[in-house]
Amino acid sequence: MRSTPARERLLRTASALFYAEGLRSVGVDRVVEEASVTRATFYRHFPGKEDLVVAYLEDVDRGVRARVGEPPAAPGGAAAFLRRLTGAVGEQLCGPGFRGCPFINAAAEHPDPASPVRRVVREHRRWLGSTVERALRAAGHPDPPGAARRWTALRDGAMVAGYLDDPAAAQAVLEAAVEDLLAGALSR
Amino acid sequence: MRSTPARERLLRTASALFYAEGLRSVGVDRVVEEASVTRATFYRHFPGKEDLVVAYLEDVDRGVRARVGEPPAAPGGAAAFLRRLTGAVGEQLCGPGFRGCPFINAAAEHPDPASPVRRVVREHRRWLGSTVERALRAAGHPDPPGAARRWTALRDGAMVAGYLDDPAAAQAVLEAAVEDLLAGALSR
DNA sequence: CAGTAGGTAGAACGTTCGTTCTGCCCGAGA
DNA sequence: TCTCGGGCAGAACGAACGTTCTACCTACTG
Repeated sequence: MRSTPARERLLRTASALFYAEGLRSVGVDRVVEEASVTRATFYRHFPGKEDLVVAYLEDVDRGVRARVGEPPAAPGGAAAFLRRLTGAVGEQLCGPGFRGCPFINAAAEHPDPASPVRRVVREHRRWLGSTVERALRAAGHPDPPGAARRWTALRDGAMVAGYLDDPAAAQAVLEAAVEDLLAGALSR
Repeated sequence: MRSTPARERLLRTASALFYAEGLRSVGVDRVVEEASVTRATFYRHFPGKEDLVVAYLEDVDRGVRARVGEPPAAPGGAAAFLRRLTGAVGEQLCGPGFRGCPFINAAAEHPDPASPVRRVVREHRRWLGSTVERALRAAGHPDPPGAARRWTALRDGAMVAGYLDDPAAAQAVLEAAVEDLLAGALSR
């Protein structure tokens, strides 16, 4: 009952619509119609619209975690891991249809920190931050927690600038700034 | 006809609601009721809801521009200007009811770059970026455009982290990172 | 004194929202 | 063979959305 063609179609089209147009802008009717599924089928798989939103974010979260993986323990490998991660973010900015970070955008529409949506956002950000921190520690950086926060700030800033300003410039700035950040791992 | 008590009340309550709860979440009825104004009065002052949203953002933009002012021409003054600006952002993060950058949040709900809302967002960001760039140039930084983009990335990242993560930590990271950025103005 | 702009009060418009319901069809497992 | 869950079709719900309307009152101002 977990996964079925109709549910998969629902989640895929909802993901595309939610990301491209916003959470509140996209109605159930719209999703149902574009997924070629009836309302009854939708409510058979999801208790309500919010659960679809949560499923969308969890799906993105799952995808990112799978793509990023675990940071290696070797110092050189950990540094390469961070460069690869940063490079992937930079490329994402320049991709077609980029509209910023799904989690940041979702949070903008959900003020209540206790809402299920914000919970997913929080968990995703916590995972990302701790992963980067672990990588920085493995790379031998003198201040892993501080540098991880700095990396996150640069990443979030790049996500925003990639959406609202110039993607290519945001990519260049991100990579240069992270390179400076990683220089701290060698010195000292 | 430009400014009147009712219009002022409308704009003030709308601003508070829009920022705290999001643009699409807040309906006209809600604004009208909490401003103690009738719907007829609202539509006498604003052609539609979107115009109220634009007025809200333009009001924030006006306030920020007035508070920030113009960067001084003297190198020392320009550096102090940037420190003061960064400090103000950092304090904003820790203020009660902080819910991120109004412009970033507004853009999350408005995908169409041609929309009036996105126009205001674009103009605000352009002004902020060019102001910081001018200050960096006055401060004698070797790469004003690049450093301005870096500052903006850090500022946006701090805005996001101040909303979604730890405000105090975001403030500390922002100020430390900007201090490093300004160190480039002295060297070389 | 008349005209006009801003305000209040309240009903009403058509749409869209998220959600629920009644039926009917089909294919796979007991 | 039967049953039962997944899917389809379509109507319907109440609520909220943004918007428009009529009617009357008040305070300037030319």
